[in-house]
Amino acid sequence: MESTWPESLPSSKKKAIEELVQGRDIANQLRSLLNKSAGDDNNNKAAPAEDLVLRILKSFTNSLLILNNAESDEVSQIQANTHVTSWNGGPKSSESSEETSRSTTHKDRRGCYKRRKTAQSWTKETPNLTDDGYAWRKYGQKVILNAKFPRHYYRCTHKHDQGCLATKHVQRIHDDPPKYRSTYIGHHTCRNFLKVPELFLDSSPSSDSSVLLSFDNSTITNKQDNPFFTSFQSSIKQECKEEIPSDHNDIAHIQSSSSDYLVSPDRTVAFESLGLISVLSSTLDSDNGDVISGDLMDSVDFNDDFLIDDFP
DNA sequence: TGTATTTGACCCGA
DNA sequence: TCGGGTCAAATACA
Repeated sequence: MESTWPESLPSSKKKAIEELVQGRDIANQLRSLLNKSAGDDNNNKAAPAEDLVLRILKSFTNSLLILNNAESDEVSQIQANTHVTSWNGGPKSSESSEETSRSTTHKDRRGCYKRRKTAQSWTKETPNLTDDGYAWRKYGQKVILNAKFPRHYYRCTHKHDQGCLATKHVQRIHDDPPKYRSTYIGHHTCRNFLKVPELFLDSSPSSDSSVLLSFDNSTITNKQDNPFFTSFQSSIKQECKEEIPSDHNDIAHIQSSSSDYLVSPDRTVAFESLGLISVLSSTLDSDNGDVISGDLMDSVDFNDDFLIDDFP
């Protein structure tokens, strides 16, 4: 993200961007701090680091609040290949309790569940299936009325071990050219990428903290060259191979041959691995926060290199 | 043998 | 009542 913007940009927007830039700068400081402390276990630096993190979070929160007040609908402008078509609802605090209560009764629980009414969701349409960096397990497939192709249902692999309630369904909406609509419901509460922060720190000799905090896609366009991905591959769970294309590109081959991991630089991953999503969600009004989070996350255009040509 | 996928059944919300 | 979403047994696979 650049510190310059069009004159026509509303002042509130400018202010929001300033906040984001500030967040990036603070993150840079944090990175430097952590880099210094890397290698030795000096816990006395945890306090300033924590303070910086808090400042980062505050900065993001401020920007989100500002954006929320600014009637922002720039999503369509910043979406490129992938675009969000909707983002609905807010977090339902009762979800987890519903989920646990649902799973504690007699054995044959087929069909015995409580459907989420308005869980937060957003959709994106892509010409191919993109990996989002999470481990998904397919739990269903359904033929949808008036739909040419069946809909595939996925839940987070960590639903049971970590209680992650994130689900998604993917539907092919066009055959030629292929077009897929992925609907994500809820956000991940699991921790798939425990090493992400340090991976970001190690990601590049250049000032690519922008990858994490400035929503700048420029530093991450070449995934093969970015050390982030190299190290990232070894840090996540194997189940991500779900969406590894069988006959696609070199990246897929590298990944599957080295570790069977499949990772994309998903913005959600970046945020959630730092706990930002949950923090922001708890800080903001649920609807507003979610909307803005979705906007921000889709403000980055990544190349969809991790693709699959057809459904599994 | 353990794990992932498939598939039919079932329930909820519109 | 119907369609969509989820569950879990059965099956496939590594």
